[in-house]
Amino acid sequence: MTLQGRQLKVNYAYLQIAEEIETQILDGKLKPGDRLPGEVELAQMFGVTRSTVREGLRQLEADGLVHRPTPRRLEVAEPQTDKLTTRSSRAMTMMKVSFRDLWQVAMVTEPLAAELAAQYRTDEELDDLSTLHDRLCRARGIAEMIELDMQFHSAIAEMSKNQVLILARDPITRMLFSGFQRVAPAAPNAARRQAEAHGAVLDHIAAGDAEGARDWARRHIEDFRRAIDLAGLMEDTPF
Amino acid sequence: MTLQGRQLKVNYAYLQIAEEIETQILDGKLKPGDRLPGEVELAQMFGVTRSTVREGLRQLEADGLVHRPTPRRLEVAEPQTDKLTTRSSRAMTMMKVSFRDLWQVAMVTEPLAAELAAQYRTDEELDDLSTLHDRLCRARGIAEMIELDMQFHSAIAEMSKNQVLILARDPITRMLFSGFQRVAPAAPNAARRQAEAHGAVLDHIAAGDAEGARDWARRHIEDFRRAIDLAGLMEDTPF
DNA sequence: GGGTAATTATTGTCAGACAAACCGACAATA
DNA sequence: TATTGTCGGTTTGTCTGACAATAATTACCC
Repeated sequence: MTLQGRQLKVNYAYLQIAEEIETQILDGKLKPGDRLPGEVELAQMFGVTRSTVREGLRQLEADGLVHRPTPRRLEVAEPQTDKLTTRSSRAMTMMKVSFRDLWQVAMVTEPLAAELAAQYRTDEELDDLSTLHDRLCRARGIAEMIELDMQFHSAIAEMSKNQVLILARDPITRMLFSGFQRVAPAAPNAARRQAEAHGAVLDHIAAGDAEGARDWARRHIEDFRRAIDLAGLMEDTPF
Repeated sequence: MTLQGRQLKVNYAYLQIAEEIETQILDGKLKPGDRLPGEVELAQMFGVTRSTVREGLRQLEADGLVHRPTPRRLEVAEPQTDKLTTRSSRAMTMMKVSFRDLWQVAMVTEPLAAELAAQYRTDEELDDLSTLHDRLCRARGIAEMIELDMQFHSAIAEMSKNQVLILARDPITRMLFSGFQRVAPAAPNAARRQAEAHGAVLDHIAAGDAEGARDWARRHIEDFRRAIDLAGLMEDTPF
């Protein structure tokens, strides 16, 4: 029997504070929107200095578990996708993911989003999507078109009502599209093809035709690859 | 013309410090493993107090951009997936995602992983996967089986060589499997079906048959749903 | 030179302080 | 009545300075 040397973590005061508050949030004892006491009070509660409390709070803040709508109002944050998106994008940037990696995944997420959107869309959402499509058709300038294209895809994802999908695909499409900016000029008639595909997806979602929507979405993302291939960027790093 | 009220962000010193270091890391001026100066020196550099620097560092630490291998060695961190996984899981926990949401996404990620694994696997990886499969076949006890099952899936994802996919699917499968623990007892012959499916996926990956691997993976995840349906948990919250 | 002890530097935490800003409430104005 | 101006009490962001613990570095010895 050998002695097990489990890495015991030192418990710095500021970490303990962060953990304590974190568990209370995750256990649901503290709900999003709940207000937290001021720093002095927290310091008293935990029996430490305000500096220590602050360091703990900074962690929680960065974690997105608490936030300050205004400097002196500290409350439990809603789980927010954008912070997570930022973080994922950053990780992907650092690990220098390739276009291919992004595209391969988008190739399954986007059709899925379209498929689910066709099933769970509301009429109101459909109107919004239609408006978006019109704006995209009228758009001039590559940057604007790409921005609207991304919004179009995000809107579809929202219609899927699948939080997991929304969360997972957001950073991916964001990076993909932002990388696409460098490629777009090389794909002359991409705009027409894009408009056509979007229109088809829109129609199938409107008709509640899940499979049709999925197939057109897939075709659309495939087109995407063609443009990237054309620019010879498939193996490259996007950022 | 309505007045645009963009939320203007105040630039607190500690945030500026965090941002400054962050950009230098993301721009590649600071590379993973690079050592950062001590707190006093940083304080001098930025012309602020040590407390202020510390608050900034706590943020970066929580962001996973820097870390301390030992308490007084601060260096730029490698981009690490596990921290991100934790964060994503937490977000999903808080937004109370349903089994259905998780399953729907796994239904596309896992087949994709298998498909790519069949194309890009190395022989060594294949051996490891095979070992894992053997262990799983011999496993007794639900907890152990689920743990190994998850490892099996992760191993396949690694073989895909697609960082984006690995990053995206990790928190999802993790939650799905951990939720599955509550369901497993209700699915009596799930073990046999699982072994069969895993075996088939393994074979197709070994043979380099991407489509076969993908189809079996899909079937496998579909089985999963059957078990969940059986327990009537599809609409429920997994955690 | 390699291992050990002493020194130094750095960290985590503390106490206390101050100006700026925010918050809530009240008064004034239209 | 519904804004807008004002005022005092809080709370935050930042600063100064300090101290014990301990990791890192140096000096030392064999």
